[in-house]
Amino acid sequence: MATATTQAYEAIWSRIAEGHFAFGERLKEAELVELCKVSRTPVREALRMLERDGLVQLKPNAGAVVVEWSLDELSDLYNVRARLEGYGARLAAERRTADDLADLDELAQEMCALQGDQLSAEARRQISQLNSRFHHRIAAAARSRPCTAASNQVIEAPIMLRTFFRYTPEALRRSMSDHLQICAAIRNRNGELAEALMRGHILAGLDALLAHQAQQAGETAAPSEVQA
Amino acid sequence: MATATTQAYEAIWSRIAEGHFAFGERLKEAELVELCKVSRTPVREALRMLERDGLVQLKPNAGAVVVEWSLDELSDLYNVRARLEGYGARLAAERRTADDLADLDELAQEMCALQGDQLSAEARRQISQLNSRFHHRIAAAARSRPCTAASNQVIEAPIMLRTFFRYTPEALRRSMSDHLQICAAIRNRNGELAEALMRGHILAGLDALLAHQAQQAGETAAPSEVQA
DNA sequence: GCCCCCATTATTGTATACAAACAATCGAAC
DNA sequence: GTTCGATTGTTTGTATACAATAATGGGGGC
Repeated sequence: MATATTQAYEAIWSRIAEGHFAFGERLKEAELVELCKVSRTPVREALRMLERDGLVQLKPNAGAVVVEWSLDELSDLYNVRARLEGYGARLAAERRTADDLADLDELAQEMCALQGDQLSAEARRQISQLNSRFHHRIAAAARSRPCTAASNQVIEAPIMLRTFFRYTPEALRRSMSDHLQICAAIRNRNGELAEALMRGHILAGLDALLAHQAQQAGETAAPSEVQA
Repeated sequence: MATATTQAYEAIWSRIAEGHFAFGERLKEAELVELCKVSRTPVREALRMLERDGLVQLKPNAGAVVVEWSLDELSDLYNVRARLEGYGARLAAERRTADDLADLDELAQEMCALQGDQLSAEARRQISQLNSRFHHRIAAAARSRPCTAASNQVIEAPIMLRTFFRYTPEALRRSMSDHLQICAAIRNRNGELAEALMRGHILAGLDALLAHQAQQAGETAAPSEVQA
């Protein structure tokens, strides 16, 4: 964290993650300078990095805005993730080391341990974070530069949505079970299975999300945007 | 092209494309400043853009290097493209406008027109460029921010390899025929078919590339890197 | 003769000043 | 009263100077 650029990057990143910046909000460099306590140069570099992560959108002469996700785009995002992370899981199964497997098992176990009928907000937050680390860990185990590079654009964005907060207990259980199955496939070096499972896992996540949205839309006055 | 950043971006881009910078070569900012006739600030921004395109790799305190592609990474790259562009083709089939279709048809026709038994180097160069535009055009017709964002990292890199230069006439014919079939699927709004065809098209390209490499390796003293 | 440490130099990271582009507001003319 | 235009203020783009970091080479010690 020594460098000013990473400092700015992390400061802005966490602000977006915690919802201090609304979707679609324009980020002015002057504000960020004040926030991050660094000069404009590293702020601009940080914005380019955030663009690479798919968290902000940079427009020439118009600065940066926090990307917003329509329901259609969210659906596309999950479909892209399903294919990309599916392939990543396949590669991970083929190339995993013992260390990779140990880490994945541990993460999956920790998540299962947190599971229960009555989940506190804190527990859900932890599960969400572990889930993120689990997916990242598989991507790392794939050891594929092209794969991780492409994933960068889609793997961070969903974290912002805190999707686990809206999962039903059943969907959560199903998700946990998916993780264990994926671990097993990777352990057995079954790439084909790992890819299929990961695809199903992510598309099931989309399904749960859409169901939740449809229900919410019925209750309230049909919002076109996913709210933070 | 008015801005200094895009000027630097395009200058470096074309240098890499034309092979003036070798794979793995370290790009020093001072050199690029001299080359692009702009100051270091836009050069640095351009490098970040090139990183987003998957053409250079940025390392903290160590500058930028032109990414090099091992045969394994190339295989991964094509597999990622197959899945990503496959999904893009599916969306394009679902969302295409009349204009999208007209453009695609025209590009496919132009390529077919260039085809012949004895291809000049110039004709091959043109076909390669048209091919690139064809794939980009489909990505645009998909109208999916997540999809194009993820594609950015993998869609530019193969252009550098000028893969069409090593295609056999049969492989080229097969490729042209693929394009026509994909156009037809998109015209008929058959997303499932469009995705399958695109997947096959790209994986066939990988197959041809690997076959060519294997043959070349047999003839010469097995190079581990794909040469520019 | 070999190795390690320090000094020097080359290269990237950061800050800041200035220029250009864009947006908004006020005024004048129709 | 409305619309067009100019002017001012705000924001991003660019250049350059300076700081920090990493690579390199020479000299000294063992």
